[in-house]
Amino acid sequence: MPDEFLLDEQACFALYAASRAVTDTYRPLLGELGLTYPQYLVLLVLWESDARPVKEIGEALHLDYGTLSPLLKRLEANGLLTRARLPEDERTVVISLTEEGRTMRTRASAVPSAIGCALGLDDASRRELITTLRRLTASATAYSLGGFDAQP
Amino acid sequence: MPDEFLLDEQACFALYAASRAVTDTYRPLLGELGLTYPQYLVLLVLWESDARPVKEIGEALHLDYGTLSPLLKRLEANGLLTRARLPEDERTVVISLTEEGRTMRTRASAVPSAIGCALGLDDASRRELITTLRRLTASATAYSLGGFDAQP
DNA sequence: CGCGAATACCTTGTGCACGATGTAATCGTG
DNA sequence: CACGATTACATCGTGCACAAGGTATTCGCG
Repeated sequence: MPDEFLLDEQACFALYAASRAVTDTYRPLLGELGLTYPQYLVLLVLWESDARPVKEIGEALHLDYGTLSPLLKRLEANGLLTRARLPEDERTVVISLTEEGRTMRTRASAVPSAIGCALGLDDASRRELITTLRRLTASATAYSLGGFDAQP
Repeated sequence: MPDEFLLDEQACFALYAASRAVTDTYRPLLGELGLTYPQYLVLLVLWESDARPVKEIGEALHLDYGTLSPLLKRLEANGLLTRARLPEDERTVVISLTEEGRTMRTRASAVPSAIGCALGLDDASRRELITTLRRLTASATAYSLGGFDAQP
């Protein structure tokens, strides 16, 4: 049987390398807009539906407050969004796009197709890859939460 | 046509999320050994072939000196490897495993199978995923290097 | 109503990841 | 052999990513 420690046999490393390679592809495109990839992801979430609490953004992106809080602060400092406490629940901070945040969507309109072109995936294999990766994410997440001996 | 900005349609986000989910799965396993995932990757490279220059490790993992230098320094501080200048070329730093670094391979022997189990991929789909991700990495890398107007 | 638990968020500390810059050693070429 | 270019590596600054710990607000239940 093959050596289980061989780097080339590991899907995890291929995943790790691919993820960074894709982010590298985004970097120059987003850099012109003054964005990083995680910041762009937050905007994607808000472009889909604006004025959402931090919690929802975190759930959509699988990111915790420790990552989001400073990231949202930087986006606020750059004038793309605002933060406001909900009057009916002062614990909740609602994130809303500014006008500049909304127009950024137009400025970024060329990004998805440019990336799609760079990755060279046709529509079918893209969907298949997404399916495989979702299954893998779910499987890994369940395992991380449950450990060796899961309990309800 | 579907909105190109939809998060759910983006292979890149699925990739980004999956990569972090997998790293999360490694964390508790490697944590018991006092390792992080990138540190584990460096050990994988050295277990395959010991006493290699920093440059080669970087090429194997697609990591630059800015990432590797401090990472290797931490592994050295933890007693897993040593750094030594090559006498015939004083620019080159050769990384060699210590005895502790070699025995770590035995201590980590359960890791690959545990991860394999957690991801729930059979051998065939694992290989197929690796192939897809390699193609994607190559495509993204070529695009990043070449940009819109590549020149030799 | 009172009060302990839960919720939503923030902050701090550590460790990647990458760009930019710096330095010493080596190479290549005239 | 001299000297500019290249190579191998280190350092610094910024921005994630996550764990751990903290605060203020709200909820639930007796």
